[in-house]
Amino acid sequence: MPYADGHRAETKGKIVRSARRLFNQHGFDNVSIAQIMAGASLTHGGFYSYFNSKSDLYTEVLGCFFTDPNWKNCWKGVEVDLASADVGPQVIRAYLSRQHFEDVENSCPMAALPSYVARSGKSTKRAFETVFNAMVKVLERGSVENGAPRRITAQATAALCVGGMVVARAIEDRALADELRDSCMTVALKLGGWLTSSKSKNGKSRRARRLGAAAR
Amino acid sequence: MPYADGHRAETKGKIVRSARRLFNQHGFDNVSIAQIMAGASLTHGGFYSYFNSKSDLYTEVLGCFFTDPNWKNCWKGVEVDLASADVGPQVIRAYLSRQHFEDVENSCPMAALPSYVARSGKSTKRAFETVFNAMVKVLERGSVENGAPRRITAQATAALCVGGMVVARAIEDRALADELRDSCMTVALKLGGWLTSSKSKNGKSRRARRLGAAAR
DNA sequence: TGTACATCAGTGAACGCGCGTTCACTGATGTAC
DNA sequence: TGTACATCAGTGAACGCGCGTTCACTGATGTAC
Repeated sequence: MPYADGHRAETKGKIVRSARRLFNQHGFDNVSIAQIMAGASLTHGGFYSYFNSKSDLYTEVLGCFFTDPNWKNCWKGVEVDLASADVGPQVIRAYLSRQHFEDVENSCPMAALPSYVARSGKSTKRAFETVFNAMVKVLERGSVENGAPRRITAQATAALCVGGMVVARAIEDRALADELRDSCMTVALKLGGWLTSSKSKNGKSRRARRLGAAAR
Repeated sequence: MPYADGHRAETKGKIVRSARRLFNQHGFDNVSIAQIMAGASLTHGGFYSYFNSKSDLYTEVLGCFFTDPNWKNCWKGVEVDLASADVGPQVIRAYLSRQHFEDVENSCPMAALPSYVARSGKSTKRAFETVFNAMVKVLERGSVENGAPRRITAQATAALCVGGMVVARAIEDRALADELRDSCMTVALKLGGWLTSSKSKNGKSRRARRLGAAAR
């Protein structure tokens, strides 16, 4: 048996991670298999011994994001403790953070390529669904029933986070994008019952202070 | 002067509309200029006398969606009266409607290609921004101040509508997609103060009845 | 009304390019002796 | 410990294809007379 046991799996992981980075940054069609393989320090010829096709690879990219312990410290400087009772607000803050906004390379794939998935096959959509359901479940935990069943609110909150990030990234005006992320964050936190008062001691909202700081 | 005055503009409009249909259905990279021109009953050679490049065309597609009186009766069977005081809830219901979900061809471009725009140039992003701002403005009008400034709520509501539709289309399970659209609709209406009680006379929520009907 | 003509909207062949995919091969690896 | 070897991970040339873009041309159109 040439090559150690874990060798193949390790190489496959390298390819998937390279693909994730490149797809997130440039989209599905603008990344070639040669580029992906080069990102894993390989040449393009070996690709088809690991995957059946380029689209199959993207399905694995989605699946891997959920399986990996990536959620935790995915975006530099943003910590999420999945065991904490506070996961809900932590995830919302992390998802709509400036770090996630800027770090497209390590972006959540739901925010990076949703329109590609909409035009893809069953298995890719199912992988997307799994990631989305995981996010809904996390948001549901610890949320307060707030007029509507918690599952309903959690679903909408997840859509709000994804939508907020997608739209913020598609906008030219940076200040408006920041404002939008902040609006979504405020509303998302409120929906789960995690933000009862938006005023701080000095009478200015956290939002107003943050925007003031952003405007220099 | 050969050809009547409006001729050129009319042909350009045909190309843009054909492009809108095709881009919405298949994405930017999977549609060729030849296909777009064929959709306007033309051949590919004439394209560059109307547009500088393929990506320039998409910018015009975005701009045209906003300028056109398309909003009004964009999705069959869904009516939106922009003059009405009730625009807010009307737009939310239309945007998250089953018709909009299914009619990808005539979809709002924000829901169809947001991730492409995120990787595009300034002018495309600015066109996207204009469409988004228009939606926010409509949602702000007639909304009730609900704990947060109306502009903040309207921005989040718009992101929720776009995100809800984007995610619903990227999910494989049709029933889950329907549930998600409904969750987003309920929450969006509530955010603007357009849904105070979710219970109807018989004690079942509109939502529960609709889901029951959908499940046959 | 009819005809000759200048304009320019639209045509289609051609270009160069990069991609997804295939496949015969190479050479690094762990094993058997 | 050292060597011969079978395996298979990875290579890179080659393929066919479709695309974005260019450009010399055609022919439909409205106008001038």
